[in-house]
Amino acid sequence: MKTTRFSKQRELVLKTVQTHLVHPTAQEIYGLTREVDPTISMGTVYRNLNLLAEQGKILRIKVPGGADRYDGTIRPHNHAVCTRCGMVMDYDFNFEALSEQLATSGFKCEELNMTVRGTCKECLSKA
Amino acid sequence: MKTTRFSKQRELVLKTVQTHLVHPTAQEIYGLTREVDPTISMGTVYRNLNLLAEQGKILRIKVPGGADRYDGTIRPHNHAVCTRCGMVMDYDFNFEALSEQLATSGFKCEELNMTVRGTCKECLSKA
DNA sequence: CTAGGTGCAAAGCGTTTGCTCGGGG
DNA sequence: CCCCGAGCAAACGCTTTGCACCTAG
Repeated sequence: MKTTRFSKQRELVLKTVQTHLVHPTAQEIYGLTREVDPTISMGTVYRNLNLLAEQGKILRIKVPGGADRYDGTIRPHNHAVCTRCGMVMDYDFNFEALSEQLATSGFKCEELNMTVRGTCKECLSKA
Repeated sequence: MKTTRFSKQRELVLKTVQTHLVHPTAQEIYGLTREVDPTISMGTVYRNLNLLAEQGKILRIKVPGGADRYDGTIRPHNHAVCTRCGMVMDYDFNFEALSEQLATSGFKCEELNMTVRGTCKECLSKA
């Protein structure tokens, strides 16, 4: 039986993800945690991000062709990434309709990774 | 001005993607092309896959947390990946509704990368 | 002739992992 | 006192890139 034991490093990683609402990458989280605990290592950050994501305490956003990002908001939702400034915006999407559509082909949906790429409001107004 | 010049290696890469309908990865394409031309290099395969995808002659499927796959079918469509056997299934999805939804937030959709992960018909029947 | 393409190998990037030591329970 | 977790660095998987040579036009 595998128990999960308390560690201040893990707490720090969790808190960092929950506090920074900009969908930080693992490297960014590493930098941020380092400001608090200058001895924490990359390996620890990655291990804890994986563990926390597995436990459902944080959300992993898989960005195609880029580093994964992490989100303290647990409620299932999707992301729109701006190709100019890299901003990540949350949005809701009804997973049900798609799931039913695929069920007719015999495919059982378990996880949806949808990332929309485009231009955000800010960048549109600048252009 | 940049012209695109003929090369037998590029033709081979294109043909390989168009012929193999299983959504091969770059590495698989490398292996397949090597059977025809044993001197072709990884670099050439990657360079040509990028070029062909840019020109819209093939489609790149970005698989979160895995190697990109390539598809000779140009018509926009999405993919369902089986977490057990890795099979990639095509499906259609109405991009319009989502695009309109995001437009209300001021976000301009340009590219949708949606990958559903789950279990395919085959694997479900085996389980 | 010359710009674009190739082969090769090294580097890049994000991430994982083996090892040994430290500390929670 | 046991074993999970941390720190460190090396390795990994996928992809890109610098360089010298080759070749289509």
